[in-house]
Amino acid sequence: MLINSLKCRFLSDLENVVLKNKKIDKKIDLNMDKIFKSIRLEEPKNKEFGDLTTNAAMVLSSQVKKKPMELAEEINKQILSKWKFVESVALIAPGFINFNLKDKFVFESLNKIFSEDKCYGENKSGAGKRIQIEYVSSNPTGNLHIGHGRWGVMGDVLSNIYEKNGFDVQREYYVNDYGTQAKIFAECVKSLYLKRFGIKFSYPKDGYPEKTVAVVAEKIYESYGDKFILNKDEPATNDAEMEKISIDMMLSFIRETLLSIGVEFDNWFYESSLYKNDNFEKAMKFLRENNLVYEQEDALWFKATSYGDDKDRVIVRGDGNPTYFASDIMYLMNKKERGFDFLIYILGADHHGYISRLKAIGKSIGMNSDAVNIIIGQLVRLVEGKEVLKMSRRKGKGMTLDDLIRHVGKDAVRYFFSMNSFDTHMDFDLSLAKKKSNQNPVFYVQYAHARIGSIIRKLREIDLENASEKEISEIENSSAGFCENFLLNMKKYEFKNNSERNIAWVLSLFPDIIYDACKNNAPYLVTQYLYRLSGEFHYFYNHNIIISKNKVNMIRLVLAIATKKVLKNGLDILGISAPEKM
RNA sequence: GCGCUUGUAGCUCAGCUGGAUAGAGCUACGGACUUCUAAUCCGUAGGUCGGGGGUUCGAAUCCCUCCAAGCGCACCA
Repeated sequence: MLINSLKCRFLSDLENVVLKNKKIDKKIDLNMDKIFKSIRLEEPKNKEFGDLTTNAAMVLSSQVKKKPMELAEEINKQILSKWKFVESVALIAPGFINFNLKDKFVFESLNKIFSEDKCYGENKSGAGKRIQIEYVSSNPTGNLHIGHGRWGVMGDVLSNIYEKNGFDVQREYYVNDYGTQAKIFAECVKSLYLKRFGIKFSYPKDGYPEKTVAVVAEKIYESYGDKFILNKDEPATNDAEMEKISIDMMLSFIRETLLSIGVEFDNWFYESSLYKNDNFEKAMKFLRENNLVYEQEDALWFKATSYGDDKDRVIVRGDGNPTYFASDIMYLMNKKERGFDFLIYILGADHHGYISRLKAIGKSIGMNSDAVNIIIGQLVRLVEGKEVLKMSRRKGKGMTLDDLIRHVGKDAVRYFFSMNSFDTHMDFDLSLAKKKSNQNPVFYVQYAHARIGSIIRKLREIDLENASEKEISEIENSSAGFCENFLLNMKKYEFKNNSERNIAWVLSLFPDIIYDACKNNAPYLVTQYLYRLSGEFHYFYNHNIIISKNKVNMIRLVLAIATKKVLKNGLDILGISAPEKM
């Protein structure tokens, strides 16, 4: 990591300077944590200010009782001027410290792209930590709609990012196959299934859209024939078996849809498994023994308010049936038993009421307060022109995720859903959906990758005067020999202009991006970065000739290949293909 | 009524753990292919950062208030 490690170094150096000041004036009372938190070392918004900038002098001035500019001088003198890789420093009123890094330093950072190759960008900050990310978890009573696609993609990409940061990640889908909704769904299937045999059985009034159910019923008929018919004269089936098969069938459709955009899970956790054997009784016993529940009006209540929730919650109804909240409790207890260091739930904004109750459960069963992390993603709104379309699964309205994938393809779907932060209320314009396939910035990024592929192909076609095919292959494949000699050959590879240096600079930031994306649960940072890198490359490509006649400009070729590698690594994280040709 | 999220260019969005002249893309207009892919590049235009107050060296960013949008407030799942 470039910026993040420089920042660490800067802060530790800074501590010495500050402490020195403290020795001079003992009255100074410093809150170092607070200071360090608000000190930034980052790229300035405006590139003209240099490679990096820090607000340290301004942050410190009020604490140390010195003028910012004086502090800036001091910081420059005691820290930056001692850093050998700093090229120049500028102190700007009211106290900005801007500095540039030496070309050599920037160039050296490229070495990692080749030596680490497919691992470039990774770090070990999460080593030894097991986390679980749960996402989508859509009820298996209907097709996924567009919104689910967002969580599928975001969850998948976020999982990839955590893995790149060294975490051991489990991806989990929670299947609500227990309770009323599953039963209603099964009833619907049953009705249509029986109809297939000419047996009348009324379709539930508040049932699911027939269009969806019919597909499931038909598939069951195809696969099992009359297996579930108990008696042809009466509308009877083996209900329990039927329910299980119906849910599984629907789930297999969901799985297929997700698979078609590369979203896979390590574990499909069935809600019904929570009620197997005497799990439920054990859980209730645990709650009673720990004084977490009380009885009132025949129902069993969980003392959620004692742990930060707005109200207490019923977990066992008056009729003796458990509520959904009982499942939530048992599910979290189960997750705890599985021994994760922390959990992430990705939930749609329509579930934001869950935050306090899930945290309350976590607290009540003795989990660390930061072990249960809930990411709330704002909903996708489907619009057509100015009209807002309602996406209601219960009514079978709106565009399904399958439709969308068919329209724009896997890559565009993944790019589109990973380009915004969780907090963005996305408007998805249906009439733009098709256009998106041409306008989607995913092609901009992929095109950069393909262009470089084309350069390499070109090199193989011509007789090069100043490089052998073997040499080209060595660079492309990051051979051990090339990597060893990379830094020795530096003189050969001096930056000749800004665009060469800029692209090297952006390339060197990739590991920082992976780290920041993880720290902030912000997959879109990777997407944004790839767009930036592609833009930088397209500019570079248009302004620098890499191959002229029979000669290849080696530094430029190295930069191009390095770009290709980083684009590939980044696109892999997003789960988007990196084409050699377009 | 209470709560969560959001409001930035015509459109879709960055920037929000305070920093310098608020940035991209799309759209519009004007340029660049005898030279590695023009799915590209360059340029122009476009803004009272929802309104109003406050905090300070400094506010799109933090606080208060109002307005608007989405979502949620079950012995539903």
